[in-house]
Amino acid sequence: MSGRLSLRAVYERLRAEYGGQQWWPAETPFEVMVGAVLTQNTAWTNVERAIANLRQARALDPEAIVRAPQERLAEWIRPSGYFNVKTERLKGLCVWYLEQGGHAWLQGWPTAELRAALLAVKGVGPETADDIVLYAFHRPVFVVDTYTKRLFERLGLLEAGLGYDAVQQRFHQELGRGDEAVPLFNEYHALIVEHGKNRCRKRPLCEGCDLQRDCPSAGQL
DNA sequence: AACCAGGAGACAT
DNA sequence: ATGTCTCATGGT
Repeated sequence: MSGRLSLRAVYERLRAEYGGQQWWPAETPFEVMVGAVLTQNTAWTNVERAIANLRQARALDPEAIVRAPQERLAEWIRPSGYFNVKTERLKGLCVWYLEQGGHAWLQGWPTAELRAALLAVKGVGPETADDIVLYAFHRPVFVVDTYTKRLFERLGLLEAGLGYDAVQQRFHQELGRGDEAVPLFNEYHALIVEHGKNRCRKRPLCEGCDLQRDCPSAGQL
């Protein structure tokens, strides 16, 4: 018999396939913020080069980024692509971050206000904001990316064309959104990305697993 | 050698 | 509200 998939069931399947992901790959909350901007529509391997450049230049720091000349900052982050755009975005985020007094002060903000303030920074859209809110501030928000929409549309769990907030609300409603959901949201998004990167190149998610019978598009998850 | 990557903003409709 | 362009490097 083919039962309808729940978001929990998909999570369990991903977890069994890929194991714990230990996200976000960064050493400090500020580094999470930098990575969140630099990885916009960009492979993470390229972001690693850019962050390594910043670290080597001792510029992985908000003050250093704000005072760095555009040209030098652009040179450091060049491997992550869109370097002219991202130079502006990174500076803007750092200016805001320093204006608010840094991580300790921001941690005192309610989640909704923190998210809204991040969204007001030019260059920070919903996914980047939620990356930061979840992985740098450990608040219960589910991060939606292109992998998320693609996977769950193919699973038949989301109708095509839904906006960011609609998809996010679906996950919040079905999984809960109290503080206890933070570890789940952390791991779930990381697993979706890991699966998205390996999609069908290693092993299809629905091959030889309990999603197979329920998957309307088996073989291309 | 085309195609894609852990998006977002500007702009037209 | 919704669609189309643009931004750019590095791996397959």
